[in-house]
Amino acid sequence: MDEKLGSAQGALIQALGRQSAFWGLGKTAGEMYAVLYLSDEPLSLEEVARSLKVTKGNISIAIRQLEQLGMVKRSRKIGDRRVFFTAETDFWQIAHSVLELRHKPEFAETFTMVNESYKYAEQAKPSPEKGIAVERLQALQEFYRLIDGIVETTLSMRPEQLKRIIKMIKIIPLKEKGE
Amino acid sequence: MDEKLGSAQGALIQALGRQSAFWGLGKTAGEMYAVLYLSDEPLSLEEVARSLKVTKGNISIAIRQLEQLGMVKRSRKIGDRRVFFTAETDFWQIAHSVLELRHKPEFAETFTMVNESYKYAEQAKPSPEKGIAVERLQALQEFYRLIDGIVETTLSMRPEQLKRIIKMIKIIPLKEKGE
DNA sequence: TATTACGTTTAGAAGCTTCTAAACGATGTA
DNA sequence: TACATCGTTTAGAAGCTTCTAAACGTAATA
Repeated sequence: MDEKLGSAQGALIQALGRQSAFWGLGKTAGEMYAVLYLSDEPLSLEEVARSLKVTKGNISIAIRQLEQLGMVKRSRKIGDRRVFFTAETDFWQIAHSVLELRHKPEFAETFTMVNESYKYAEQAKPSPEKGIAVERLQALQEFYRLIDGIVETTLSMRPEQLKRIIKMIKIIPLKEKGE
Repeated sequence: MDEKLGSAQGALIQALGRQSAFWGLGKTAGEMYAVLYLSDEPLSLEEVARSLKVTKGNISIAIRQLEQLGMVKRSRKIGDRRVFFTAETDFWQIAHSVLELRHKPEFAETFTMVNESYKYAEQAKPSPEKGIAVERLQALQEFYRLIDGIVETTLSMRPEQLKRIIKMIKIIPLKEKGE
């Protein structure tokens, strides 16, 4: 491989490995994606393993995560028993499925528990503590709904539409700061 | 403490501990915040430690994180050597500082490395591989800029303004799906 | 000054995650 | 059927994170 391309690959492996770990996907998953993302042709499991200097077993497990998130596609060549992998390049779609499959269930679970907490608080016998608890749990629920609204709305748009909206918002003076 | 309030607290501790871990803050930090969030008065370090059945040292370290993120305020009472803690209840402000202090530096670092990767790829000698690499690294850079724009714009608004925008977007038919 | 009551730091234990090496299973080929 | 070549699974090693217990530093009080 071209030396400069090798450096480019190295830098991207570092970059995406880091991001991937940050988002809770594990470093290897991001590194694998980086390798596939820069390849002009599908790579076999062993090729990926060799690029990253890790074992096949390691790749086998990590790649499943990536497939489940729609970040990697599996393909085959006729007359070849090996399995080949390709990076999904549509980041918007990836964002969709990551939020849908990883973040949404986590949020839903938490939201359920907050609701439960709220129900308990309501049943407590009157006291200043109860007052504070009920009030704050309501505020928390509302915040969750706001976040959910933002994410849902954002994902309902295509990137081009979003860019337009962002431009619009930047232009609008937003005078009403002291609401 | 009222039994129901105890249950409410337990549920919230679970909920926020979970979320906190999910966002990379560590379980204890979220649990501490939950305890403070439901309290109608500032709590001492030892009271928090007792509520969660962990050691003081543990709390001492975790609370520093929360302070740095602006999620908890420290206060004192005259004639009392103890330090008391209060939960910041403005989630919007918390979102701001968490994104600013935790996510932004991480993104900036990654973005720098992606740029570096791009520069290397440009310097490679012409080949199909190079073509793919340059093209894709550009796409990745653009995606990063989009995400950054979304976050910056979102944070530049007050929650009320955001809600209005979200409502607007939901009403607009967005016919142009096949762009 | 000695004592007490607090928060902080630190060394090490416990637990969890992630990796490797090797066995295993399955599938295509002679 | 026997063999070779893959991907997958698994038991255990290594490394990292997070917790505890205890020592330590500090500031107020007598």
